[in-house]
Amino acid sequence: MVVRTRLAPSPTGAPHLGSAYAALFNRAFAHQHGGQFILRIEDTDKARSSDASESAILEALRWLGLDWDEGPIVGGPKGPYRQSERISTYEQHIQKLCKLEGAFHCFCTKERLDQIRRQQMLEGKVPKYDGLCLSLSESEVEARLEQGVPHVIRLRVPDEGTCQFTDGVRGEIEIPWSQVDMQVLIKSDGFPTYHFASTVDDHLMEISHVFRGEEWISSYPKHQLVYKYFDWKMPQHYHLPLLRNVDQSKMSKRRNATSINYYRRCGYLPEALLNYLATMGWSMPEEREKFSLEEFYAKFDPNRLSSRGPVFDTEKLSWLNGLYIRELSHDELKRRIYDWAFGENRLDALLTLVQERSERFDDLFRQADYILGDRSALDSQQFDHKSVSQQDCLRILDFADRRFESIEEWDREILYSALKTLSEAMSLKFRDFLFPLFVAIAGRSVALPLFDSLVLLGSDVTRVRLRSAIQTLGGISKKQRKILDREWQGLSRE
RNA sequence: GUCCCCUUCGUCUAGUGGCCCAGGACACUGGGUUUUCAUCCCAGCAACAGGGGUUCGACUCCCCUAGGGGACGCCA
Repeated sequence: MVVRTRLAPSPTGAPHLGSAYAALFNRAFAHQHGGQFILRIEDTDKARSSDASESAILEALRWLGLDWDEGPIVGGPKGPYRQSERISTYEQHIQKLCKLEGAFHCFCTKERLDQIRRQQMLEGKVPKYDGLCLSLSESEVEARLEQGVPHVIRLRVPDEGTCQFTDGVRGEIEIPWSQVDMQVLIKSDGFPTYHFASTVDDHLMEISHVFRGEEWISSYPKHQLVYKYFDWKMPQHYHLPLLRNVDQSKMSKRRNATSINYYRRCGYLPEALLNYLATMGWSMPEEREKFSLEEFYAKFDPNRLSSRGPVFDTEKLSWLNGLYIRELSHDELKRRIYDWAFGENRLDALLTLVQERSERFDDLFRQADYILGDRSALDSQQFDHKSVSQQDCLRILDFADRRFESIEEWDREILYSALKTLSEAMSLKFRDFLFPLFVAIAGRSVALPLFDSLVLLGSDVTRVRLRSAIQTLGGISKKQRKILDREWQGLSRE
């Protein structure tokens, strides 16, 4: 059998460490079996997907050296590899699935669905679709479709019995069908949901093995059902443990840097990051902790995968990274550091800023310290200001962070107008508004121009520094968060 | 709340019934090398969640409890 694996990221944000983690195992398994590793872009969420995010993901995977054998840019025989370009395929398949009685049209309104969900929650039941439209006759369905009544297409799910399957990592798993919702397969905009697009594509792209995160276990029954209705062979699934925050919760950017770009910007080497990731939930037979990608491909064995979610420990990652840095040849080190510090025209942009403010060459390092490296640690007194209270600083930092969340293109002018607008909405003098941001970003209130600095640092480092500054100011309690949420909503409306 | 998954040092892990009064690594502590620092070397600290079984024997198998996590969207 030809082994074909895939990574199926959705381009809805910064490239996530979890994607690199899954890519690593999928690619290792395919390559050690002489198969192919496919990259498929799951951009079926029109509202959240973006081209910028897609290219960021491709770039991040390239940086890590996790190239794909088939997918965007490189192409391949099973393309296109972007789901938004495969809509007609899903249309054909959903028609077939309806004929096979594996799916049905549903005309229920959002209001009705919200209401039954609330009711079910109240009764302590599993919130799920009640099957109302299942009783519609064929002619009724036809009539409503002709009238153009908005609708979705849902998966037909057995109401009793259990779904059984074998997870490559955990063994036998059973989930009662009563727990499984009649999942929407086709949304009212005609686009497929993940559950449908992904199963159809895995089949058509002849995927044989899937390594994906544990959070998918509970939707496995839905996927299995689609395969059964079509009478397709299902790939072997391995559910990887979830990377965790220090507090054991699923790794999230609220508490941790999850963007691959953050680690890149901080000066981690791709080979070290990958090596570290490979030791999360997996170990070499002889327990060696430092090994190359090639060695990993040679030794990888899914039987050694563990199911316990590992804490992503940057301290140990740094130790490993140090090992890699110290063994670089002098020339290689020179090249890597240059690329890291000044690659992609960073030096040009930086020199222009510094030149205007320079009297001697050594001014470069004094002024650019927080751009080239980490800013100094903060203490709360640095946020003392004659007209901005620390509470205001906290609000400004939090709101700026929220604003940055939705900025797609990390561009000087866009950032400027976003913050300018925000300061006006908060009725603050722009000058005062910028004060805490300077401290948070540069570690001091006087520094190189803020917006140029933000661009040079990138969104990930910027936001990590913002959040770290918020912690310095005592953090935000749950109660405060609620108040800020409300205020933020008010600001956004205006 | 319901279902599912997980549970060895603070953290990553080894361990697939006797090799384990549990081994390695990070972190931490102490010492050595080094003009400082770092590296490097040596030593130390520290864990089988709890309770029942099964067995001659349980970290390993079964059950229960507790704790942690995940899922429950026209997001993926």
